[in-house]
Parts: sequence; structure tokens; C-alpha cells
Amino acid sequence: MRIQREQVVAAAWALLDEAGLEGLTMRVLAKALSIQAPSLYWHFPGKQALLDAMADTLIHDVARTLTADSPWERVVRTVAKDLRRAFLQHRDGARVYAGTFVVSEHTLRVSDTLIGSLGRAGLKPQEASWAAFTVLDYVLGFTIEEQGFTAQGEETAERAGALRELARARYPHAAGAVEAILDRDFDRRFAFGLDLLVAGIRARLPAK
Amino acid sequence: MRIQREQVVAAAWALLDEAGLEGLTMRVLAKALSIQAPSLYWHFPGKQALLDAMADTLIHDVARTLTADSPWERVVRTVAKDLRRAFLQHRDGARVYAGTFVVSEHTLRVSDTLIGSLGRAGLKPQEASWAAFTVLDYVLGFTIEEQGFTAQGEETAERAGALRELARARYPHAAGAVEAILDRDFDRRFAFGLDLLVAGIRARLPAK
DNA sequence: GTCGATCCCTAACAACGTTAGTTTGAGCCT
DNA sequence: AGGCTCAAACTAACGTTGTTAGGGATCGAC
Repeated sequence: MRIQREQVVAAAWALLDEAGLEGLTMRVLAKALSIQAPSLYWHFPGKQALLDAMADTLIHDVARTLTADSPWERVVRTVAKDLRRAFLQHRDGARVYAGTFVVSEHTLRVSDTLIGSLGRAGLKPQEASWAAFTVLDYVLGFTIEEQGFTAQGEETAERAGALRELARARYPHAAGAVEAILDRDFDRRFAFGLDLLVAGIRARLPAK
Repeated sequence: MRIQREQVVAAAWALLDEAGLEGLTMRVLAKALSIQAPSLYWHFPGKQALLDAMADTLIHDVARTLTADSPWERVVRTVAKDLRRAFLQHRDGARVYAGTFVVSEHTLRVSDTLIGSLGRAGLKPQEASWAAFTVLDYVLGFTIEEQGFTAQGEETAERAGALRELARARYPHAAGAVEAILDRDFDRRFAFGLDLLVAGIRARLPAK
């Protein structure tokens, strides 16, 4: 039953979705492909290489709808939203991505889209780069936290209780902080942070 | 040779520094404590609990120098810098933290410091919370990338070469993006992103 | 019809987290 | 002093992990 690299990656994502990063093992993945585990080492030199390949496919569809003349604000928002959606598309997606250091065409393309747009908007080259990575780093950090939070399904309730109790006992004035930590409206939280970054970038732009 | 919880955590950090997250195993940790591995399970129910305890000590010293009347901008900058320094204090510190979901006094205190300060500055409660977590998420994402980059010591050179080559072949106009990805001046990059967030928050504040 | 490339196999290794059950040893009570 | 308690360690082992070694099978091309 012949297998190709791309099918291995697809099966790995499918397995990740139902088993999580800890459940993504070479043996189980092989079984899903009707193969023995060592055969995977013909396609990939090791598990890390497989994870790298997975991460690379993640950002394949980021920033595809943008052209060179898209306004910078639309570019920033689109890249950020695309990237978050890409991470969220699979369980533990952000953690998989964070664990790799991919040197690929896609990362380069996404970075360049952002940097080029911000440069054309008026930022100095170095500032454009720094601002671009600030956006990317924010998306990564946010989504890691988001997936970490949503992943712990059943425990959430008891942890929430423990946290509320701790707050009542030690930080009675911090009830707001507790509810904020437990706030599950990630879409709005993400949009707000993105607004913050966009406003910060705008303040850096040369006056028109 | 009697051991206490706190000594285990300290030894775990020391081991992490020299062996990395992958090298932090229960057996090696036990050996560093002149103990057998199963004895660790008296102190912690499992490895994850140990990692949680480690993460908790990380943020122990964050935001200690702040008082209730510190100006909001100083609070934001101090918390962000403290947190990054805490992550950087040990190898893979950010990854250790990201892998846990700590419900502790310290996380609550740090969140509350930020939220309270931003609320007093004039942000609505929900906005103050969202802005606070935006800062925290940015620091996490930034530092994960930073440590991932600096960790791959020897490979850096060859990866840099591969990346430059790829850029020349496929994205000839993106030389700036490549150099930006390889930029090692993390302190300035971090400061710039923090400036962006501070400016974005300032734009949200009610006019005085 | 064989030859090289491609793809997969079995067998095995060392290391991992973890559990079960047992033993040590200090500190307190009587 | 003798004995009880319980924290803190021990030995032995289980199942699973990533990975390596080395050997077949399938296939198109000449």
C-alpha cells in the first residue's frame, strides 16, 4: 500500500485532531496509514521533520487573497485572522507550529507580505519588519493560550471554581480579573488585541 | 537524603538549563537529586504537576516593584519586561510556561495588577482585561519565538544560508524580510512591539 | 529479464513516564 | 527505652515511545 509524503502529513493532521499532540505517535500514525511505524522513516528522517512539514502546510493558505496594493490595515488584519484560523483549524495547531522553526517559502511569503505592506505605508524598513513580527508573535501567543484553554475541557469547571475561591480568599478586589481569565469569547478578545496593534502602528505612520 | 518539593523544582530548573526540555526526564532529574525516579512521585503526582510547579515559580517575581498608584504605562512596560525576563531566565522557559495552565496566586496577581492599572487609567473593565491579556499574549509569543531561535545554536548558520538562497530564488524582492527574520537584536524588537501596544492602548484612553 | 529506485517489512534497542509493593528512618507518645 | 506513625525513599516491573539495522517486495525502464 504505497504512501506519499503528502498523505502522511494529512493523516498526521487527522490523527492530531482526534488524539492531540500527545497522542500523535509514530505507531498510531502508521496504523492509520495501514503501515508499520518504521516505514515512516523512509518518508521523513524523524518525527520532528514530520512536525515541520505539518507546520508548513498550516500557513499554506495564509494571506492568499491579498495583492500588492491592498491597504496596509487590511493586510495586517487579514494576515492575523488567516494565521489564527490556520492555527485553530487543527487541535494543538499553534503548539505544533511553535515547536518548529520552519524555513519555507510560505513563511517567507507571509512575512514579506506584511513587511512590504507596512513599508509602503510609510514605515522605515526596520520598523516595518519589527511591526510585522509583533503582529505574528501576538497571534501565536494568543492562539496558544486559546487552544490551551479550550483543550482542557472537563477540568475547566473545577479549575474555574478553584480560581474563584482563590480570588475570594486572597484578592477580593480582583473578581474582574478572574472573570476575564475565564472569558471564553476569544473572537472578540482577539479582535480587540488586533485593534490595539493596528492603532499602535497607525500612530507610527508619518502624518499624511 | 531527604528532599523537599522546592528542592525538586530548583533541581528541575537547573537540569532544564543544561539539558533543555527534551532532556528533562524524571530519571535524570532523580539522579541529580541522588534519588531514584519513582521517589519523585511522592512529591508530585506526575511530571505535568512538576512542570506546573515550575511555571508557577517563574512568575513569582513579576510585577513586584509596582504599587497601586504606579502610572499605567509604567505598569504595562514593567510587567511585560519582568515577564519576558522571567521566561528568559531559564532555557525553554516560555515553552514550559505555555505548556501549563496554572491557576495560582501569582498569575492572578499579575493579571490583576495589569487590569487594575488599565481600569484606573480609564479603560472600561472589559477593555482593561482584554488589553492586559493582549500584552501578556504578546510577551508569550515573542519569547517563545526568541527562545526557539536562540536554541538552535549551530543550525542557525546553515538555516540562514538556506533561507537566503530560497529568498533569492523565489522572492528576490524580499531580501529585507529575510534579514528581518534573522535579526538577533531581540531586546530592541521586543521594545518596539511593546511601544506599539502602549501606543495602541493610549489611543483607547478617554481624552483627558 | 534484470536493475535500480521506491516503498515497506520484522526485530530489536534504549529510554521514557508511571505503578505496585516494600523498606527505611526520624520524631513523638507513653 | 520501646514502640507507633508517617514521611520519604527503595526495587522491580509494565507498557509505550522514537529510532536503527537489515532485509524483502513491487515497479517502470532499458
